Amino acid sequence: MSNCDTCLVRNRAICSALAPEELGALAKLGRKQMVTRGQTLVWEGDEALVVANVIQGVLKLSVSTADGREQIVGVVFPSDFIGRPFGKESPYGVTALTDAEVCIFTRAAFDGFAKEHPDLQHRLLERTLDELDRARQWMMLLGRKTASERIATLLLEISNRLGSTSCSAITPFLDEFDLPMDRQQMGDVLGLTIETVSRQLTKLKEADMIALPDRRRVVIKDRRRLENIALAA
Amino acid sequence: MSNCDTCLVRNRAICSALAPEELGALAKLGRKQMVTRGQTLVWEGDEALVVANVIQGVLKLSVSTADGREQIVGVVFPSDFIGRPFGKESPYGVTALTDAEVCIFTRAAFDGFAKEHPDLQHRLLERTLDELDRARQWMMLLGRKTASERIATLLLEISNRLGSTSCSAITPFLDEFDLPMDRQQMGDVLGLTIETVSRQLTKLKEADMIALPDRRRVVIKDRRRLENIALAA
DNA sequence: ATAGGCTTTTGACCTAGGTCAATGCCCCGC
DNA sequence: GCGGGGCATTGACCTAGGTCAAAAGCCTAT
Repeated sequence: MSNCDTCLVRNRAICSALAPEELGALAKLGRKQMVTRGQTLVWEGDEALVVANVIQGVLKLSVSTADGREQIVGVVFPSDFIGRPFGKESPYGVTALTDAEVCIFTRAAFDGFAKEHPDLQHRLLERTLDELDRARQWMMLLGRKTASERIATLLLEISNRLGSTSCSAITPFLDEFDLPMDRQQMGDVLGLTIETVSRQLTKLKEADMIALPDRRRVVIKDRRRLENIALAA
Repeated sequence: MSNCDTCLVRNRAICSALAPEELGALAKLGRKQMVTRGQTLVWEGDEALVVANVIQGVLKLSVSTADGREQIVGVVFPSDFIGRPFGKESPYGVTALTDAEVCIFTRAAFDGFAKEHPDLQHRLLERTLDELDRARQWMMLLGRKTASERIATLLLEISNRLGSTSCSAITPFLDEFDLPMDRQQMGDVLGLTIETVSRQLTKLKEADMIALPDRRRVVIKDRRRLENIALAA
């Protein structure tokens, strides 16, 4: 892997825990890799041989039943960490939702390096705790929220995640953005069917809370009202 | 806190990462505490001032909406770790499902100690990664499984968790046990109503896969068949 | 033993969201 | 500009699970 200095996520990925010379050592172990939309990086149930940092793009973590039902159990944005360090097979698959760029390591090499660098492990722990909190919030959504509450929550979540990812550190969130997934995938994140997703989106559009200029684009026109729905109050 | 040597979870809690003298130092920071069923240790949304190890008993982590819907987002067994180290308010409440005993620390004291002990942090990281995997499996359940699949999964999960907790290291899981929760709480874990839980349990009983000698007790009579349902195959 | 207050079960009915089937829309290559 | 292959939307209908209400168990205290 070449130059961490110019890395887009240098200051936000777990690498930010490292001093320049340590960073150099880690860099030798990894390499940048392009991933195209739809490409799978890790298969569900396989031994997890790689871990990675996301530099650009969005990926999904997903689980399927034997009879083909799918649930997306995580959506990963730039600066997020991918993978299951320290042994274990991966209980979910990792697939690119958009074209993406990742900084990839073999698990063995990464594990070894992490053991020697407590600061890195500390950052990883904080990140994992945050992921866990997010997963639990999503459990509430999947267990107890209605379809419209789910859709509102997803739109706001994506707006926030894309916002805090974007270059300008000013934006706390975006009021206009492209969805990094299609309707089927929205359904798979929300535990809904594609038809229900579509119907709820048109409802929000008709209520003038959002606009949908094209398939992918979303404009949030009334964040306040959308938040009220999302909170399930 | 007095004597870690006689602690029931000495070898399974994160403390097992520590050498005897380190353990002594940690012990000085914490104390054992009894918690009675229904008692809340941490409130949802409060700053998380304590962390703890569970010694005996079972506790729930739960999230509620403004209008009173509740979702249980985690169930914690002996040797499990409770709390949100390193800042942040707790995004969920922690309440005892049964009478319990915990080994409790102020977050500040624990954080300080953890920073000095990479091995402890490593164990905590592994545990958090496991929790995250479990949470994601549960997201699949909440998003995509039917009521009977959910019930079957829960019964097997409790059987396994209680089994690996129990004294005899021989038992991989138990075929007979007391549920550490009532019907309402089962519903809150599974994203179902109390009536649906009850109906599905009687179905499993009528199909002779389980027996229910009294309110709390469960006997697994046909694990194979129950597993088939749980897998959603 | 008996009354009262629980949790749980059962029954009858309803509805949010799923299913199935068109239809529409957009993009791209010709 | 025209045709075809995907996605997305819309409509008509169905069902798993929710809701509401009533019984049935069960503990505990008297």
